[in-house]
Parts: sequence; structure tokens; C-alpha cells
Amino acid sequence: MDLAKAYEHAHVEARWYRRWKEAGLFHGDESDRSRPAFSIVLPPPNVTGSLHLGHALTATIQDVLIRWKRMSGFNTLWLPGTDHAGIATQMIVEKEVLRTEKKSRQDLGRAAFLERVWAWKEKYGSRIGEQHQALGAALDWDRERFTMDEGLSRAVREVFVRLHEEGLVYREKKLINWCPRCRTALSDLEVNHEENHAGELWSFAYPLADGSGEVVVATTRPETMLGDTAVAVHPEDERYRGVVGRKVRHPILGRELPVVADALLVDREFGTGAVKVTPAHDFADHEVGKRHGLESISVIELDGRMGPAAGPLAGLDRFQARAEVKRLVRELGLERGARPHALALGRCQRCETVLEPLLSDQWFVRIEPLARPAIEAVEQGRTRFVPEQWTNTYMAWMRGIHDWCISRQLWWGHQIPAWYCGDGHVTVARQAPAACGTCGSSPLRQDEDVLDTWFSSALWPFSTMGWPEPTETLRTFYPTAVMETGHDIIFFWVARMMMMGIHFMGEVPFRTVYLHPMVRDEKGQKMSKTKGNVIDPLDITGQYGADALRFTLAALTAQGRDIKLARERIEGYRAFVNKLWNATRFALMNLAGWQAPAGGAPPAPATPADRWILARLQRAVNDAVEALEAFRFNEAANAVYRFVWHELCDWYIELSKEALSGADPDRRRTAQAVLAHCLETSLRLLHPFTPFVTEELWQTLLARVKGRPAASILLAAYPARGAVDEGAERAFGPVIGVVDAIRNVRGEMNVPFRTALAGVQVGALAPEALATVREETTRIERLANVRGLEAGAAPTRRVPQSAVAVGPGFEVRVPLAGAVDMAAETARVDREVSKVDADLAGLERKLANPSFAARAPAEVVDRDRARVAELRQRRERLLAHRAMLEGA
RNA sequence: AGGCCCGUAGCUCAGUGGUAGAGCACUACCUUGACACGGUAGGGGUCGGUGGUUCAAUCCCACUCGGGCCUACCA
Repeated sequence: MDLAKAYEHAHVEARWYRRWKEAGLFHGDESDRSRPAFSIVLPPPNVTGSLHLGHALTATIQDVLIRWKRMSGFNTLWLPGTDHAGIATQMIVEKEVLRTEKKSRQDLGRAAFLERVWAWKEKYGSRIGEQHQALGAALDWDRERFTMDEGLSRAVREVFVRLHEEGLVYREKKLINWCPRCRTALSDLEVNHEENHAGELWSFAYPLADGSGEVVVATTRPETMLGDTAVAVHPEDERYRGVVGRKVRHPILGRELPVVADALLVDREFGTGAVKVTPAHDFADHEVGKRHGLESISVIELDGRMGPAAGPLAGLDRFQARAEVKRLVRELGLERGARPHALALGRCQRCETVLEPLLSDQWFVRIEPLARPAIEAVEQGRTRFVPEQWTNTYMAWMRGIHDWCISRQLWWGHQIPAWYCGDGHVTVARQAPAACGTCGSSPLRQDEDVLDTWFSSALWPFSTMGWPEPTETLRTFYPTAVMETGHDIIFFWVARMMMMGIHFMGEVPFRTVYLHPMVRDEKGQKMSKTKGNVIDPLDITGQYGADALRFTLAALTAQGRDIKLARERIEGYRAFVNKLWNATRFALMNLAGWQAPAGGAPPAPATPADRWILARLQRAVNDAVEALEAFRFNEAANAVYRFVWHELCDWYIELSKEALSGADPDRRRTAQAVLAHCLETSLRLLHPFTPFVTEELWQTLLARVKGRPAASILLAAYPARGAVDEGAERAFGPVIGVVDAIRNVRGEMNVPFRTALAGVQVGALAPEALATVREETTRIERLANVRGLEAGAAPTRRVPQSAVAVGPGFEVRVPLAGAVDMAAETARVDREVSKVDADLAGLERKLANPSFAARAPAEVVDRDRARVAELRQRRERLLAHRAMLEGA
């Protein structure tokens, strides 16, 4: 079968994915413990989600790891699944129901609404998985899971109950972040802090109760003064020494508030140095309240309106109440000014609504006992972060961690397994209990709240493997090898998996956390659904192919820098895929009559070029494997890219043309063997990055040379590291140098390719190197088109109509009779001379410094001395040539 | 307020204590039986700034200026 002239990805991708999947190549074998295991759980995308470039990056990197390890002899498992994404999904379906049925979820009621969500999930839940298939992801679809499927729901209940039994889950009325629009509690992490919001710092006076004066306080949220239960000052502040312990009178509500001294809350430098204290609606004030035994008065309700405790303002929206408080205070003559003030507003991660801290009954995870072992695990190196800098981020957060609010007032999610009897006793159980565990009464009512989505996500590495059953899968594949995800969810997800994995499995959930960069748009903006700047990777794969996108993402994944994706880069790597295609096409055209050696033994090289390309191949393999081991995907990709394009294609294929089409059958066979070996190895080396094209080419290539290849390149061995023949690399240097020099003259002097160069003299080269140069450049087609190379120790024969090129260790004189413009050649030589002069001046200055010779390592000094000698010789020859030109 | 990352060619970015690199873009030439998604050659950078350490700094250190991100209860 002949290959098309250009690679057409559309004809290849879907076909191969189907065959891989049908052949069961992606299955992780839980019963096979003869090979070391290597497992990854795919960070579960939202079930409502559509593939974006972040997913594409994650999928690419994980697939590279999985395919590389699979080919390297590991028993690999890459486990897919989706997340129910509680609040996000509920919002999407709510919007949809409102649009199509003009009903709110309350109109439908809980059961009917949940039916709608499940229907939505059935309809769209498989989309994201199919999109991963288009990228070539070698996921074990037989094990696909969903956070709300039966098994995982059971794991969630089990964890909740056990944590409750251990006293690590509790229910309490605490100050939490509340979204008045979503009508739910949120964890600290779901709060987005809007930087430098242009707010106002507004001041007013609390009159002392005895009428002897006033204390002026400032606030950015005037409406909260209705819930004030104290005024705080710094204990060492002279200005307020007299008022501590006295009372002020609330100007609107009339109650008396104590003036307390609190060094933790109050910054004497800020504002007036006196702070109003609202324990029910501010986290810092809440702490003050606890320290001083203050009453907490809630004045803002769950819907964002003022409650009964707000007195005359009850029923107003919180922002209307703000204006109203200011008006009332102003009328009372107690307003004391205002100034612009930048503040960080907390907003709902989902809907951007300004959050309200308020007191509410919620479920919490007591986090400190879970965090401590998760910190230790990282300290002890049982889990490590790559890039390393994220260790600090993780540690800092874990050390300052607060209890985790896990209840959400939503409908879509795992309903909390807690039941209340008529007397308000709580029974926590795995199954719905018949009677109250405390008083035995019934009926019981289940807690209506659901758990934070991240609660079930935290269990993902083991819940997906069958926990709480002691499954073979867990035994074989837990802990996973790598957690590969974005650094934006270290706290949301990575940290919580660490805590839960250690607590319930007794071992960390993953050995390495690799945090990939963020993919940004061309302006460097983060791509997000809410911003609407999401690029659909499937548009890219449709246009350029999945391999091109994958290779691009891998090649741009450097550590410590975000990816700004430019279309030109993808085009460039698409060209690379095409180059590989055509290199194989060339090989297939020239492999007639050759049989691959049994056992895939490397070919015996015949020429310096053979030895050189095999050495370079081994170096590329070593570089790529070392880079992969260090998670340096860009280096791995670039090492292979360089080798395939700039060494195999640019040099070896060109050099091999003579042998492949020549009369000598031995030379032809050797060239065939070396070329086939390099190509076949390159395909295996590249397979994890570009699975489709490499599979297609590998099958075609091996079918031609071997007859019956393996079912998939994925079953072939990944190229192994080995010793590089550095002598072969060095020996070939002069060939490249001489050819480059000839091409340089040709290019600079505008000698058309058609003009074959004859009578080229190469001199000042070691005899063996000269033999190589002679052999390889006799006829090297597009490299130089040199015919009849002459050799000599030093080409001194007068050739007036010539150009000269002097390189390290050699001199090439190119006769250009009739084709050469003497003035141009003189100018060219002058340019060369001034370059040499500049280099010489720098080096000579350095060598003239006595402390350089004294302190620098001898090898550095020697190298510079040799270089000076070489440059001087080069200068001399160039000038001699120039003199000859002028004399002619 | 604290922490982290980034400033290298026109653009997007690698990189290293010892002569500055790639891709794209640009200029010139080339349709040569693998490939124009190609080939060859060329132009283009005092590696953000200032000091310090060193024989030697783009690289290490300090400060500084710009850009980005994350954490945080300055009302």
C-alpha cells in the first residue's frame, strides 16, 4: 500500500481509536502483579462539561505518561470518570428548566427537579468522554465511573458515617459564607476575592451611653451596624484608655454596647482606631465575640434581606438597608465622614453574587486531625510535588487550614446520611434508620442538604477502585503513581484527596503530584466558561489533527510557565507530523528487497554516517526518556523533534540517497537497515505524543518489512536508554562542517544549485576525517551538489576564481570560475575577517588577564587558547585568499 | 499584607557560571522523484534595570522596575 503524499489525520484517527478500544489495549489488569503497576485516575471533568484546552492538556500529559509506561513494561491503568459537579450542574439545569418550561426548581419540587438533572446527565454525560477519545486518550472505559453512581455513593456514605463516628464530622451553628442568590453555604475555597473593589469607608459615631462623648468607628458595610454588639479598641491606645469597659448606645436600636479592648482585632493606625463589632456577620468580629463573650445578633437573612433584629429596617434588601442606615445616622447627626476605600469583596465562585457571612447550622469536617498526616506525608517525601515550588503552597494552606463546611443547600448531590426525629435528635447511618438512635422515636426526616461536590471528589482515587470493598483493583493500583492536574485545584482537590486517602486507605493516594501549567488564550487570559473565551480543542483537532494538538501541548508544557497557545505553533507541529509521514514514505519507497533482522537487533553500521545517526538516535532516546522521567515534557518532545527533522531527515536521509540508489548491494542493505531502524525507533519514541500517526506509520512500515506486525505499536517496547557512541558523533563533525561551509559559500555567493561544484579542495583535515568527508560529499544531492572533491593537507594550489571557507580544522576552496563576482567575494571575506577579529579581541583580552589563567580550570583555559590559535589561522587564510583575489 | 512565577530575537518561548538557542514571522535563492505542511542561505538580541559575589554572570545574591497568579478577618 502506498502512502498518500500528505498525512490526512481524518482518515486515520477514528479508525485507530476504535481498534485500540476493541482490542482491549487500554485495560488495566488488576490480576497481573508480575509487572510493576502504574496508575493514574483522570481528574473527573464535570458531567455537564465540554472539552476545553485544559482538559486537552491534562489528557495529553496523562496519555503520554500512560503510553510511555505501558510500552516500558508497566501494568498501566488510566481510570476515567465524571463528576456530578453539584452546584454547577444544578445551575445549568435550573436555567434550562426555566428556559424550556418557565419553571423554577421550587415549582417542580425536589423529586421532579432531580429527574430533570438525571435526564440531562443521560443526554450529555457521555459527551466529554467521547471528546477524550477524539484526543486518543488510552483510558480504561470499562472502569468509567461517576461520582453519583451507586458504588461511589456508597463510599461517600461510608466515609461520612465513619468520620462522624470518629468525631471528625459534626453539625454546628457557625459563621459561614453564604450566597444569597444560590441560597447555600459555601466553603472558604468557593469564595472569590475580588481585588481592590472601589468601596467606601464610612464613619459614624457611637455616643457614650452616659452622654459624656462618643466613639467614632468606620465600616465598609454600614448595614451590619444593626447587628453590632460591641465596639473594640486597642488595649494600649491612650486615646481610648478612658472608655474601655464603658457602654455606648446604639443610635437606631437603642441597646447598649460594651467597649472592649482587643489587641488582635484592632490596628491602632487604621481609621480612628476603634472598630464596630458584628459577631454574626464578620469572621474577624466573630472571633472577637468569642473572646469577649459577646452576643451574636443576626440581622441579615438567608435571602439577603434584613431580618426582624434589624428593627425598623427589617424586610429591606441588604443594599437598600445600607443606604437607609446611612440616611438615618446622618439625620441623627452622627455621620462622621466617608472616604474611598479599596477592599476585597468575597463573591460566589459560581454566580459572582456578593457573599454574606452569617450564622447557620451546617455540617463540618474537623480538618486538623486529617491535615496533620497529610502534611507529614509530604514532609517525609511519600508524596512529592512537581514542580517542587507547589510544596510550599500546599504546606502553607494545610498548616492554616480551617474546618471544612461540607453541607450545601442544594438538591443535586449526595444527600447527607443524617436523620432527625421529632425531638431534633440526629441519627447518622449508612442506611435510612427505622427509628431515632437516641430516643427510638419515629418517623424520621432525612437532612435535606447535600454534600459539597469536593467531598466525593476527595475519595476519587479509591472510591473508583471499589472501596470500601477490598478489591483486587485497589490492591494492584492503589496508591496511584501520578496525580496530574492544574495547580488551581491543589486545595479543592489534591489536599483533600491526600487527607481522605491517608485516613481511609492508610497510604497516600498518589506518589507524585504533577501540576501542569494553565492554558491561556493568546492574550494570556485564563480560559474559563464564565469569561466565554474557551477554545474548543475539537476545532483544532479537526483542522490540524489530534496528534498536532497533542504534540504542541506537550512541546509547550515547560515547568513554571503558563501556556499561551498560538495557532502558528500548532501549524508548525502539524508540519512536523507531515514530515514524519513523508520520511516514512521515502523509506517505504526505498526498502524493496530488505528484510528486517529477527529480534529487532540494531543494524551493523557501515559508514561514519551510519554510525553517526545511530549515535544521535541513542542520544535522542536518552534525552527523551530522561526528560519524561523528570516530567519535562517540552524537553522530551523537542529532543525527538530535533532528531527526526534536523538529523534524520535533514542529514541521514539525504546522505543515504546515494547508497539506496547506488549499485553496491551491501551498502544499500546497510542504509536500508539503518534508515528503517531509525525510523521505527522514532515512531516508538514518538508514540506517546502522537499516537495516531505513529500507529499508522508503524503498521505500514512493519507490514512492508516484516510481514505481520504486532496488533499495536502500544504493545512494542519503548526505546531504551543506552550508551551513546560519542566517537561516532565527533567523527562526523567535519562532514557537517565542510558541507555547511560549502553551502554557506554557495548561498552567500548566489551560486545556483544547478551549478555543480567541481574541483572543491578540502585541506587541513585529519586523514580519517578527510576520507569521511570525501566519501560523504562526493554526491550529496541537496546538501551541496559537490562532484569530484579534491583533498590535500593544505590546499595551496592557486585557484583565482574561487571562494574560500575556513572552519575549525579545515579549509574549503570552492572554484567558481565564471560564476563568481570577485568584488562580492572580497566583501564576503572582509565580513568574515571582521567577525573573526571581534571574537579574537575578546578572547585575547580574557587570556591576557593573569588571574584567568591562574584561577580558571585548565580545560577552560586550554580550550580558549586552542580557539585563539584556530581563529588566528583562520584569519591568516582568509587574508591570504583575499590577497590572491586582489592579485588576480 | 504575605507567598510564588515570569521579564532572553518582531511574536511565542527554551536554555546554561565559561563563544547567546528554537519555532513562527522576515529577506534572497531553489519545484532537486519523501515532503512547498518542503529545501538552502541570510538579517535580527549590550538575555528588564542597578549594585554585589567570581578569573568569568543572561545564569548565583541583594535591591529595583514592570507583568501575572495565589493566599489573607485591616474594620
